[in-house]
Amino acid sequence: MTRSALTRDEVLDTAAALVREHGPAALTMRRLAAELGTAVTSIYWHVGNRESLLDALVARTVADLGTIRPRGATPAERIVSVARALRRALRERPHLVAMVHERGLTERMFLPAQRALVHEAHAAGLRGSRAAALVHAVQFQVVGHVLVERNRERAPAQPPAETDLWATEPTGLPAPDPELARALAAPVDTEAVFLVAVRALVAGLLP
Amino acid sequence: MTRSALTRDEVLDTAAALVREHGPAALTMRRLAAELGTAVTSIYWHVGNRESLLDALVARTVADLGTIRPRGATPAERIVSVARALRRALRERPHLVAMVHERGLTERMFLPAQRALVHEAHAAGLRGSRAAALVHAVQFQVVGHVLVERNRERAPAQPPAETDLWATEPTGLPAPDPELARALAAPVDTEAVFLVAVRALVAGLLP
DNA sequence: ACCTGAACACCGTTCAAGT
DNA sequence: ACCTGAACACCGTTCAAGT
Repeated sequence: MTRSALTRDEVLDTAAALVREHGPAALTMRRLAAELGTAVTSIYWHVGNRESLLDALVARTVADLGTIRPRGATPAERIVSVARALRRALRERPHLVAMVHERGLTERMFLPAQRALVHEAHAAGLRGSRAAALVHAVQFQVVGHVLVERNRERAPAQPPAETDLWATEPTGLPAPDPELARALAAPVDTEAVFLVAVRALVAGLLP
Repeated sequence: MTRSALTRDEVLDTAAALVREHGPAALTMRRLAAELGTAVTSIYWHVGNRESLLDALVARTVADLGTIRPRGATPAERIVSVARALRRALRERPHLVAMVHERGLTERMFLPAQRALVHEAHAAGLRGSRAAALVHAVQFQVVGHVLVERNRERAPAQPPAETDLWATEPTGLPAPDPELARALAAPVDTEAVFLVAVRALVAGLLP
């Protein structure tokens, strides 16, 4: 039994599935060929080479992040809702987002959300460069936060643990209050940090 | 003429130089061996394997980021100065910082700066979980910003350019003012975005 | 137009053998 | 204790040859 004709879309689908299920390292040309049931070299006819294949996958991911719909009564709430929606969308595609990041296209991916932010900044009464500043600040904030967050999740157990570091004081600094020490030693609630930061940023930049 | 005995430090030095000058992709065991003038397999005796070698390089980078000295009259100024100093330190080691990030140790690298931030938050009158919130928010902000910034610098020319996207309006959204459109189309002054965001964040979280 | 296998120049790693 | 070359199982890519 011979397989039906290979198509570029089929190659991309299978490659995306491979990345989603086994991570980017599993996406080798030989493994992809095995998965497709074709010779390795057939893939080259359809997608050029590995580099172009990754480019195409990344372009797909960017396209997948559809329009962001702001929710809430006030402009501040609506801006925060855009930030939260974007964070969630990014977190649902960890491997692919990492690939987008590696290829320097993180900002391109952010464009639909940027449109929504422009709209809200305008509605809030911000004009010109002050509006642009808000848009860029939120953009950097959200993307940066997601990158840091992903980083934390992959982090190995890190000796010395933060707990130890804050239990023994370095010379020259006054001991922080016990509650602060406890708060710093506990695992970080990244969602809470995200909300606190976005709200403070928006409050600081809206008129 | 035979070379002097190989040491672990010599391996790490040469590996670091390779990464600094030619990027992480240039760090292969075979090339490293050629650079050192030894057999490939000798390296394994000193550093175990490639993974451990990268771990050691990353640990070095983390150690290199020494103590951060806050400057300025008010707590807000001093916190902002810590953020700026950290951003500069990270930007001076782009390849190695990327490796730290890939290995999930970005936060570990941030620890000296975190101590300084705790000190300043305390001096500003923040206590307990509110102080911890400020520290974490600034930490995520700075690291995230640097990651996004690095990403921008590597970004290829991205058709469609932002200029085109903001020139033609999508249906349903009111046209933003011309100055805003110009500000969004122009290349982003990332340093300015950084300062605006950090200042707004700190202002929003200090008492 | 599409697919193939053979071949090339690379990888990281293991291991038995040397000194 | 330290170093070596040979060998293994992988890579991505090219290319002449098939249909």
